[in-house]
Formats: sequence, structure tokens, C-alpha cells
Amino acid sequence: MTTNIHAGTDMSMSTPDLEQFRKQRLREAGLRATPSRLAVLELLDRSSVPLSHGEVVQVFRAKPWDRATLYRNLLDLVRGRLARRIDVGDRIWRFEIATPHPHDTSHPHFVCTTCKQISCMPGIDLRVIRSEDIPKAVQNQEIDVEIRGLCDICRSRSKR
Amino acid sequence: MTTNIHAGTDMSMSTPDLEQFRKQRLREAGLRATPSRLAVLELLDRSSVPLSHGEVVQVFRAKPWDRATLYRNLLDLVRGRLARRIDVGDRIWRFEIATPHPHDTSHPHFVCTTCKQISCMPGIDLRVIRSEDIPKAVQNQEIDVEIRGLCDICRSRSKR
DNA sequence: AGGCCACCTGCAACTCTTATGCAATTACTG
DNA sequence: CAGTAATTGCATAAGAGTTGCAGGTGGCCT
Repeated sequence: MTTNIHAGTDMSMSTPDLEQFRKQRLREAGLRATPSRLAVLELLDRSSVPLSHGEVVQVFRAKPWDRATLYRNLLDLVRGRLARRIDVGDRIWRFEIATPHPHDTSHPHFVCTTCKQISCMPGIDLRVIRSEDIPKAVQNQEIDVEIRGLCDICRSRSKR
Repeated sequence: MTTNIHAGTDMSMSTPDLEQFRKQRLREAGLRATPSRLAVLELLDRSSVPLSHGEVVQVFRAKPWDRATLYRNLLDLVRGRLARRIDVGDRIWRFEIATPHPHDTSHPHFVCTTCKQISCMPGIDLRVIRSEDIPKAVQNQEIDVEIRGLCDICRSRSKR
């Protein structure tokens, strides 16, 4: 769990220009730049892992924002294509910042079926062996690929 | 909700030998052959797609069986390795009959994010581009691969 | 600078799926 | 065919996700 937050200080204390940039991104997405939306966007910006609604609520538990508000903030960001909502198989939606450059989604995610740890697998690609009956979405890489198995830690632990 | 599953060739009218075979399978799994368990097992046997608990409840809504009973029936079948519980990413467990031959899971599954239809993709394999940080489970193919996207039908429908 | 109003928030309540405790019932064993 | 442990029915609950509504407010327009 590495938290290399650059500013090192409070979420709400980002430099004015970054804040302005976030406001701009929200408005370009057709969203008003409200305090909670700015904070959620900043949180996703800074997070190296996708966050669940519950985790976002936890992070902002000292703030006056309601869980429904944060929930709708997250959905708003997804609607405005500033974030993506993903499901890694543990029945909890997670939200991650949408990368500015289009379609970085093509790298698989590895999910440990025991500890639920998620890791990105840019070193793995799909190979089509036989092309009959391959959906067009696959051919066009408009897909999410999820690999489920035991991570090395849980794997060595389970080897009897 | 259109429900025309009033069984013409009724669920409960299977041939006696098939019924006996199912009873036998249940007992070999260490489970008593109760009416509801037999019916659930038969339903999974006959279904070509994985079914959720809610769908099973729907199918048997005319029967006197409680939803908790059907739920536990499904878990019992999984426990006895007569069925598998899978999660296709919509936070609803689905149950499918366990194939007799072991570990047929090595081919990817394609799941339509809209219609939830699942299809097998034996023509697709994983290719490791860079081998750093690849979990051993992946190297040893001890994994489930799930590809999520729009199936061709839903895809053409969504193209505006 | 100030007002307007559509968008946004807070609150409460709700759905849906999954899950469990307990008393009554029942499938199997002998 | 009775005894008993497994199973069921009912009630209930946790947890994530979702929504209706009344009141608040960001940002445009003057």
C-alpha cells in the first residue's frame, strides 16, 4: 500500500492551478464544479488504485458530504467520462480516473481470488488463435480483460 | 415479465432412471435427496446458461419452496461440487452445473456487459509480452479469464 | 454585483442479493 | 417404523447500490 501523494498535505490544499484544471475538466464534462465533486475527482486523480464508493465515503468521513452525494458524484464523473466504473469480481463497483489518452483500458487486470488485490498486467495481451465467432468488440479491443487466480503470496500460502 | 416456463415436458416428469441418477449424485455428494434439491439439480442440469438465485426462485414460484431453501440448495450443490458459482461482473451470483470432466475452465469466457450473455472463447489465448511481475498462477494457467464487452448484437444496437 | 433557476445536495427510505438463527419437519439409518 | 441428524420455513439482517423530494447553490445573464 504505497501512498506517494506528491503534495503530502491535505486533499483540499492542492495548488490553485491544479484546482482550476479540475474545475475546467468538470465543466467540460458538463458538470458543475461543486466542492464534493472536486474532492472526489482529486481523490481519483491521486489514487493509484480503483476505489469503491465505500472507500470514498471513508476517506471523506470527516467531511459533511452525504454518502448519496459521493455516490452520485462518482456516477457523474463516469457519466462525464472523467472516471470509469469497473467490477473486479467481488461485487463492489470501483471507480478509477479515466486516463486522458483514449482507451488505455486494453491492459488486463489480475485479481487475486483470495485477497482481492488488483494489479494491472500491461505485459499480457490477448492472442486470437481461431477467429471464428470472435465478437467484434474483442477484435476492436473494446473490452475489459480480467484474469482471476491466486496472487503469488496467496498461492504459496495455499500450497500444502 | 413474460414467463412461459410452464413446463410442457415438465421438470418433475423426468424419467425415473434420470431421477434416480440425480438422487445418487446428491447422495454421493453427501446431500439428502430432498424434493427441492432434486428440482434445483434438474433445473441446472437442463439449463444451457448459468442461473441466478432469483431466476431459480422465479422458476419455482409455484412451488412451496422458500427462497432461502432454494438459496441453500444452490450453495449445497456448490459445496458438493455438483454445481459451480460464477460471477460475471454484475454482482449477481450465477450457478451452473459442474461438468463431470475436471477443469474445463482454461478457456476465456466472454460476457456481454449489456445482456449478460456468456459465451466460451476457446479461440482466444493469453500472450505474455513482458514477463516481469507476471503471477505464477498466470504462467501455470491456473486462472480464469473473463473478457467483458458488448456482444455483436448489443454492439450493433448501441451504435447510433 | 446580484438574481435566477436548473442543477446539485442531504436525508430518509428503499431494493435487491446474499446470509443466518431457530424451531419445526423430514430423509435416511438401523 | 422409530430415532436422529440434516433440512426446511419463516423471520430477520447486513451491505451495496439506488431514488424521491425538499431545500440549497453554482454559474450564467443581465
